[in-house]
Amino acid sequence: MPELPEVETIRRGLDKFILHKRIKNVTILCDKSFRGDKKLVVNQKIKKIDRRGKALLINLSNDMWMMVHLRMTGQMIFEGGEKFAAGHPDGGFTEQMPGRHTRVYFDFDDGTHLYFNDQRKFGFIAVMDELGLKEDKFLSKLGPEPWNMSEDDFWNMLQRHKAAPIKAVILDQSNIAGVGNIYADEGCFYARILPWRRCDSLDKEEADLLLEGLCKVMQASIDSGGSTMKDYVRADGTKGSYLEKFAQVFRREGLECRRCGAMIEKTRAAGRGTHYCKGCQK
DNA sequence: CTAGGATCCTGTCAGC
DNA sequence: TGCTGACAGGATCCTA
Repeated sequence: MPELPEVETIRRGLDKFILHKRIKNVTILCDKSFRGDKKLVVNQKIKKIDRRGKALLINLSNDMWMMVHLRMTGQMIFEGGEKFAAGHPDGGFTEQMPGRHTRVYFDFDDGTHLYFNDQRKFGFIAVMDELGLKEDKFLSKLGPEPWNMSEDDFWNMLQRHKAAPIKAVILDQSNIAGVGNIYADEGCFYARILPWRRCDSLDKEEADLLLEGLCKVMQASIDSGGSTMKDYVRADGTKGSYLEKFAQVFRREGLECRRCGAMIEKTRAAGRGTHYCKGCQK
């Protein structure tokens, strides 16, 4: 679930809570969740935290990097006086850490901790140097951040995928970075287009609106703390607000469309569960 | 080059 | 209650 806004929420949280802390120890509870040599991480300070698309990039004082990808079910949880947790929304947020789904955790020298939880083990943390980061298969193919794309860039990108369904194209990270299933559906709703339409069936106006929609829904989500962010202070399970407050179609099947009153439906498109309004998406 | 399907893994939920 | 199959918000690898 973690898409661009959720990962950006984590980035901001970590910026607040772990910047400049020194890693005292790394515990790997699941081998496949941690790639590379943990010795390169131990005793290093957190120098900088960046993000590209859905990837979190943590720079260490020895100039190594940890790339974190949460995939479907990853979460990052910081504990130490205050608590910060974001990512996949399941009960793991409130469990005692390390929990059932904790795969890797870091102890900092001030006694605080950072946990990487991941129910399905699709996510990972990878240690690499600057060159490795540059040549990383995922990162090097990654498309632009949505807000760095001009309307013409987006239009030209669509032209390269004539017959493909629009949703499949915006979900492909090499075309545009950070869009996942939630924001793909929300963006299509914003632009009033059905997600399975062929790229070459969109006119320029619809394409412009789609790019605008993707940027707007993701920005709104970042501004509200991501769709799944929990609380900063206590582990009371307070829910993030994006889905409840802003989602127009995602997980609203059977409910009324807030724009036209028709019933939101769910189907399958581009191999994914897809939510749309039959009334106002054409 | 693009497009579609299987796959990694665990958990949950609907239906019988 | 227990079993089974479908499905879950991602990305990759393989085939056509």
